[in-house]
Amino acid sequence: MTPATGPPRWRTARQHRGLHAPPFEAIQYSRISITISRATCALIGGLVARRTTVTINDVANEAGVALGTVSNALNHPEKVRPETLKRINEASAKLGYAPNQSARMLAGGQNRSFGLVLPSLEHGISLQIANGANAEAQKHGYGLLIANADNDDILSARYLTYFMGTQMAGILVQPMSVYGWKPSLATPSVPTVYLDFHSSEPGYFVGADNRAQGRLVAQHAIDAGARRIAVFGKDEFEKLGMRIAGVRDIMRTTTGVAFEFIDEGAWNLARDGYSVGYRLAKRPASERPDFIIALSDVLATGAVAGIQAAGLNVPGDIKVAGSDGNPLAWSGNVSLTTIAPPGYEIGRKGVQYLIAQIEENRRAGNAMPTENHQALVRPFLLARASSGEGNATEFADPDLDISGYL
Amino acid sequence: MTPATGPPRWRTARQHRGLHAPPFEAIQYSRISITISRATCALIGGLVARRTTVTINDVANEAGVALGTVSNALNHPEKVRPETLKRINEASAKLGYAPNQSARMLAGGQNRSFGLVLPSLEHGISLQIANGANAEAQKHGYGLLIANADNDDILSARYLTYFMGTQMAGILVQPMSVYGWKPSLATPSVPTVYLDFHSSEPGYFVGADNRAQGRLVAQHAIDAGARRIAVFGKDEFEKLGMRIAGVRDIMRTTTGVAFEFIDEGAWNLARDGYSVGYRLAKRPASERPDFIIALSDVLATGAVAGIQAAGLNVPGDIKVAGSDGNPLAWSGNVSLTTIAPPGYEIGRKGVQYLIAQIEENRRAGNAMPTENHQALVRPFLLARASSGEGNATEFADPDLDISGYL
DNA sequence: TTGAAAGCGCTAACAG
DNA sequence: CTGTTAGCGCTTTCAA
Repeated sequence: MTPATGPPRWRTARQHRGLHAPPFEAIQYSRISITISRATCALIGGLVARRTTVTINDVANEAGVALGTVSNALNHPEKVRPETLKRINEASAKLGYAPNQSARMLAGGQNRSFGLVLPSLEHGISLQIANGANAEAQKHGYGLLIANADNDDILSARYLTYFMGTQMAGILVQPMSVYGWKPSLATPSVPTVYLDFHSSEPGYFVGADNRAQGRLVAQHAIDAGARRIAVFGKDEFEKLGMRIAGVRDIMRTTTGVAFEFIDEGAWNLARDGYSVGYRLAKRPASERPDFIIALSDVLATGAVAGIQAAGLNVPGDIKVAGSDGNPLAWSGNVSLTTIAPPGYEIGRKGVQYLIAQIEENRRAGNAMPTENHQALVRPFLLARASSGEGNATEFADPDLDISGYL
Repeated sequence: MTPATGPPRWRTARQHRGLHAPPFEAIQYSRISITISRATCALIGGLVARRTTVTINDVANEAGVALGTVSNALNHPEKVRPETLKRINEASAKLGYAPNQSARMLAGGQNRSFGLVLPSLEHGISLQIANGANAEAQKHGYGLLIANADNDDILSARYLTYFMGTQMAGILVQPMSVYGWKPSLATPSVPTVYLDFHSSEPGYFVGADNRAQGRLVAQHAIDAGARRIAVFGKDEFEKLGMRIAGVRDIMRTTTGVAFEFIDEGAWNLARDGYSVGYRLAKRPASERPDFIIALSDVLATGAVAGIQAAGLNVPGDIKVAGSDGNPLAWSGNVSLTTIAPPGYEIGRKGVQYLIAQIEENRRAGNAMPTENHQALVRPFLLARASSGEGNATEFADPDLDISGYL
């Protein structure tokens, strides 16, 4: 990331002798390297095995073929006879050859990898994005390198620049905030897609459809027979605000159902959900909601505990639903109705957008995007015990295989 | 990852005209580029902004300085006058310059990034490693690029080769299995550390001290007053086996406490823990254990639910402890005594090993490791409600801030 | 297939 | 500071 300092890691013969060695010595060196590769040289050079750089030349010598043939074996194997290919493969395995990616890129190769810059690896959504992007990239034969910008705008920009500098085939970013999206990045030298982000500027953006999430949960509440619905969570957070808007969409087209909006409880502390749940449950039965929509799963989990602490039953007395499919919030003893986590789909869609741009560029030349492309990932409801679906076992999801998380 | 095919992404004037254009044209092009940079050229070239490559030369022209000065600004800013630096920074910001990392590396620069290859981003331990490594790398001014090999040995090897090919300053790998560790990688051309892995071969390895984890939990059980301790989990998994060995270490030095080992329950399914917990709780009081050590947290969570289902109280009738600090297993209604997750420390220690190797190489030349370095990360006990510590509230950890996971 | 050669963008060296 | 230059390891091209 940071500018290079100090001596280069790998010193070649030329470098050992200083840059401006007379041509004669250079020739002499290259003659030696024809018969004894530098790698071999190093192996017989002393007791301590020195780390050396194995080049395409070393492999060619070892396999007894021309440099260009090794290059072809690497890049156009169909142009090389199978037996030659075999010899080359053996030689590179023997020497432990790792093609210098820098040189390949510089010489005009294609980088078949995408870069993904995330603000954190501790947010559920970021992890989902990473996994979705990984799956989709792999499916199309691309690699994916992930950078964790650690909630730091400057670091994020540095990784972005770094990825551009490595000629990534494409870049995905989850901006920290609106401010994390620099318009300057709207003209990148590489196809770029912004994830978990909404914009009407030219470019490619993929976001969760928080409003649809709200609509889905509200419709589910009504379908579950709710007559008094309490919706809670702080309106000031954009995502939560959109979810509220979705709930209101449903409210407007529904009669005979009372809605109550409680603008409190932050969004991220289970205990806030707990106190709201407890308070609502302690109301007289006539004023008590029969369905609570928590605008985040963390709040919902707390609410379930609060309701139980107040002596009521979930879903018997009050049904509860979360809204954002946060698997880490499954800590109550009733499985939680919520929205399937959208991050995975966002990651997948992001890679699809990248590939679309790459193909478009191949067809029509490398052009900057002039239009806005905003994808919204369609949410799905996960109906579970807390809203009366399935069995309200006291041990949530006993069959859930979370081996992956061990 | 895959060999380059197809045309290069960025076509320069030379490439547009074919490789072997007469020198005259090449000179002509380079004359143009002195007055009008390629980037600028592109901006005025038409209605559609073409993606172009901004080079160090473009920046030098824009800033009105020499090429070498821009390079110095990048690599040895102390050698450049502040005002010149400012002009250069403005110019590169204006043009959106991203130094070609391939060229920098090829020309002998240092890569200040580490590569980390993980088998998954869904395992708690891998995430902890990623976060620990990231924190430590950042602290020392290094970047970290993470690759998810998706439980695929071949993919893992490809990422490893890729990282070596990009001249990473160092590489961290969490091998999938013993088989994921190729001895060939014991002679890498780049400092390498194996994480969550044990070996006595030459090289650098960092692992969790599963045996110490077992000792800690067993000692805690005894300190908590246990007289009959049941230990369960399948012995066939190496990690679990080491934890059992740790428990036996304590058993050997303890008198008056009965130990019972139940070799069943896999390791990753809460329902297995559930059935073992249920069965033990249904025993007559005289044969019932008063402390259950589950060899994984997933099992422990299930066991708590099973004990409760059998009508007993945790920790009142039976105390329970897990052994591997898996935050995703906190799904019971009693907070779980366990071991602090070791992954974070493993990641940190891995980066420290990398930096140690780099400094050693700087001092003594690049040598292969000839000795075995096996670090074991010291475990910590998290004593909580399930073993009688703290308050056995019915809502576990109400203060737990899991905002990060939203 | 071979051998030779140009050039990717940069760093580091050198003589002004 | 400038301007120039060699060379990093590779890909691609071309003529043999």
